[in-house]
Amino acid sequence: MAKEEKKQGFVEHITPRDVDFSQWYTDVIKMTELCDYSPVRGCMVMRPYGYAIWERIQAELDQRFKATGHENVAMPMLIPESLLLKEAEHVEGFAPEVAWVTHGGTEELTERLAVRPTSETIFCTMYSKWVQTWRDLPMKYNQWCSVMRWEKSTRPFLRTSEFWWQEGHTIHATAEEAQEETLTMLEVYREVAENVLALPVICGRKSDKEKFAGARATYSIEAMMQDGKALQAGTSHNFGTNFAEAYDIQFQSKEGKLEYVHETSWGVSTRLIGAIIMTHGDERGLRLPPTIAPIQAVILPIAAHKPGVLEACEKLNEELKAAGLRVKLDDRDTVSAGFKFNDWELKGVPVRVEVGPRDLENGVVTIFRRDLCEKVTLPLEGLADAIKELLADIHKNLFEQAKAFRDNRTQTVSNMEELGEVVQTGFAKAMWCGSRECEDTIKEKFNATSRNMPFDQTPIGETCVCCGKKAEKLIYFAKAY
RNA sequence: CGAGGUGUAGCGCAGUUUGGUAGCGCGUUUGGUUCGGGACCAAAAGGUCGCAGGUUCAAAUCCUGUCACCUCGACCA
Repeated sequence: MAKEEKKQGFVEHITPRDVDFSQWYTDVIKMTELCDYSPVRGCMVMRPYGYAIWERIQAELDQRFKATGHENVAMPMLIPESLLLKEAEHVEGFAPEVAWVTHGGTEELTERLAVRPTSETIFCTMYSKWVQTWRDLPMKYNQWCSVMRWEKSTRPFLRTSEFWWQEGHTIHATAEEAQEETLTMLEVYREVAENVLALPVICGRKSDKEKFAGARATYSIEAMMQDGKALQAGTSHNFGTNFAEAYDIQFQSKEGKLEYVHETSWGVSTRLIGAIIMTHGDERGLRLPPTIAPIQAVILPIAAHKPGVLEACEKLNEELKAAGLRVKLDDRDTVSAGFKFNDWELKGVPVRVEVGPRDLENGVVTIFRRDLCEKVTLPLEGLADAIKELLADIHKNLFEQAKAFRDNRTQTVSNMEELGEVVQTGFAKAMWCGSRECEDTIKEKFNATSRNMPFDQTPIGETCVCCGKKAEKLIYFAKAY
């Protein structure tokens, strides 16, 4: 008891998820040193460990963007007010959350400059200069940058005033091509979410109420967090000729006619890190999917002062690195082994390799896998391959756990009573008449919004869950971040 | 923007009700003993109490104002 009390003094505890999920999230964020609060309202600082995760995500996405024919560019962060105002719906959507630059040094500017909340307007402006003929199309550009939205309330990774993301912007000669691009990129997001981040997602189209300001159609991938709330993890928009008309992006077609381009945009952000935390995290902290874990395996010398232990660890470190694994040898002699166990479990390192005198005598190591918190003994011989297999299995297990959780908390509903019940803890799958009024009613009654209309539209009923009229679409409702 | 909360050492907090010139834990530094699940002992360094006014012989404490951050809502990736 006395010992327990004493522990409380220096051990920081994570609030259990079922006590206060929100507090659990905040605790994990702080203790893992992914990011820190900054002196600027609503803006976070990404610390090395958090940024390393982002770099891994960037690398995975970027190679897929390149593979699908996109090129990276860099646009200015400031947008003249007049440019922003050209597309009415877009302005209306973003105006409340734009930060403005009004002075250059001590001089007041003749025209205010918006700190970009997103870059459609600047891309459009440039595209209108760059496109002349059908031969110039398509143009498929992407940029990695940060954007700023003056959010009313912020949370690290999930919603910050400034956030890091990529925004792809493409223009095409035909509506068909633009639609294909929109769906191709949504599929890239799905594939990365599931195969890289181990996040099961629902792909579908947003309702008009929920779509992007200025888009003809918005598609999203939606993930479920451990509190049953939905997180929009990525979006892909088809603008049709909407922006092209506002920004005058025209080209001469093969037939010699002037036509407007068809445009898309798509983005994912550092919010994905929030999704990883809230999908996979547990009472001990993070559980990182192996593909994006900055450290895939940590080597821990046990009784490091005993002869041969440290040397064996160093040798193993080199071997595993040479095999292409991201490994770290934790040879700190300032903290105990027990401290290190907890430290790396908190940080979500998928695999821990314990190397102690007893292991070495037997030519084995003790392996701890973070996803199951289980220890197994493996031979030193051929360890690199064994770890690779283990990492693949950890990914699979994380994904399946998350999927089982989501599926358990997803239910079909046929009336408002059921819907109200289900959205308290998860996703409600329902038929919907397509009217804005019904979405508003559901929002007002249950604080739930439509997430998306999945591509698989196999009907589960004939009438709208809300008004009882003829249903048009199958759609998910949930409380959302 | 509404409701609540918090600003005191690097971090977490006590002290504020009842004014008397700042304390605890962790961490840090040094030395020693430990080392297979968050080690122990000893010594040491470290604070104009968010900021600005006011009241008072005296303010972390009372009053006024102000700024920032957090949480929960409403709106958004």
